Amino acid sequence: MTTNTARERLINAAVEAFAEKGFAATTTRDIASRAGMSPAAVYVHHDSKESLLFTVSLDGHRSALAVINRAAASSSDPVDRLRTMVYDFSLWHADNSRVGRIVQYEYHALTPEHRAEVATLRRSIERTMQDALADGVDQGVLDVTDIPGTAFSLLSLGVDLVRWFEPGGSRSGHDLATLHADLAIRMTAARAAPAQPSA
Amino acid sequence: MTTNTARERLINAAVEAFAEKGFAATTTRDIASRAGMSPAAVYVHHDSKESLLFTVSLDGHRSALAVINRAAASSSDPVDRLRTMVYDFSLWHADNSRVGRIVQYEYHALTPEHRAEVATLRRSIERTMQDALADGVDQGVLDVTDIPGTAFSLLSLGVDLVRWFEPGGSRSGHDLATLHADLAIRMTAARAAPAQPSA
DNA sequence: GTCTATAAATTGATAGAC
DNA sequence: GTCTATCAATTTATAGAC
Repeated sequence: MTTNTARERLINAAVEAFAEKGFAATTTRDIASRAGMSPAAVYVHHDSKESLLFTVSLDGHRSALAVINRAAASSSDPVDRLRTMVYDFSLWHADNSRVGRIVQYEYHALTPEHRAEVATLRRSIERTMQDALADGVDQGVLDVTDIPGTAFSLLSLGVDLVRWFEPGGSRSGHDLATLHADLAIRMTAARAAPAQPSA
Repeated sequence: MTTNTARERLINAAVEAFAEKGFAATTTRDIASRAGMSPAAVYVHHDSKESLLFTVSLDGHRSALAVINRAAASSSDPVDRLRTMVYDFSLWHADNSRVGRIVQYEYHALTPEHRAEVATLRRSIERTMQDALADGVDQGVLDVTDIPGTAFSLLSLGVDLVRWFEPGGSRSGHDLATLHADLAIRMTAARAAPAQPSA
């Protein structure tokens, strides 16, 4: 049984509303109504509309970071590792498209302090992807000239899913994540023989 | 000399404000103030805040569609053509990142009628990219299994630029567009010899 | 912890003078 | 075509009863 406290019901309602209409267009009345409560009840459990956004955004960032960190540790082979990282990151955005939309599109609606806090998590995600590419280049199995740019591009595939992905649509998250992982390998794999004993 | 009518000044002010704060968080007072006019002056030149958004969004969609259509007609070689399409589409998003942000992120803020009107332009962009991939596959120089998914992924590279790109930043639009075009070729090019006389 | 009621500020849009 | 002034509705958030 999920406990489902009033606080959690409000967070779930906020996720729905923010993802559907955006933070600025969402009213606290709307959130309260979706949670089956009066407008005043929101403020018993949360300080403000923005603090509700911060709760959702911070948790979402942590979740995405955990997924990509776990994938980065899943294999010692750089190609397998990269495939898993891109697959898992894209799948996370498909499986969590509403939270993902809030994470990616409502970043600017956070207070400067809260924005700075999630910014460190964002940089950590980017660094994890860059490190994975750099390691593959060092081992001679990946061919990537522009590591920061390519890392960003690989992440973009997953991030951009939240702009249009709807659960129950014509394409599954698994299909899209598999496609992205395949494209990622084609984008980065070394062409020639990966392990040649001598020059 | 740019004519710069009051109507145009208001549109430029709206582009700045919508891109910076989002449509819902932008007030008509903010737009008027950026254009150096009183709040009431907005309604002499535009029907509503939403009609201002529609003007910006429709023009932006038309511009992006024109760019990719022109690129699609630039060469008869599928590889050159694809390179140009991805380069131009990404460069457009870098060079027009504020309008691009409004095009991509404020779609849901349009009225249903206005949304339907720009939706046809969006579909046209996607179809142009899909057709280019299909033609390359037919000619045996591109190897693409999932044409709709790959087309979307190629467009995502450009679209996702508007989420973070700032003019004057550390990377130029040309650099990013070149990177995206290179990645696009690696994602789609046939591996083996493209023109073999016999099996 | 929930509610009703409401404060205090801000919003999109309009009226009417010049 | 621009302004000042303002309307009417809506907003976030709070007060106080239960």
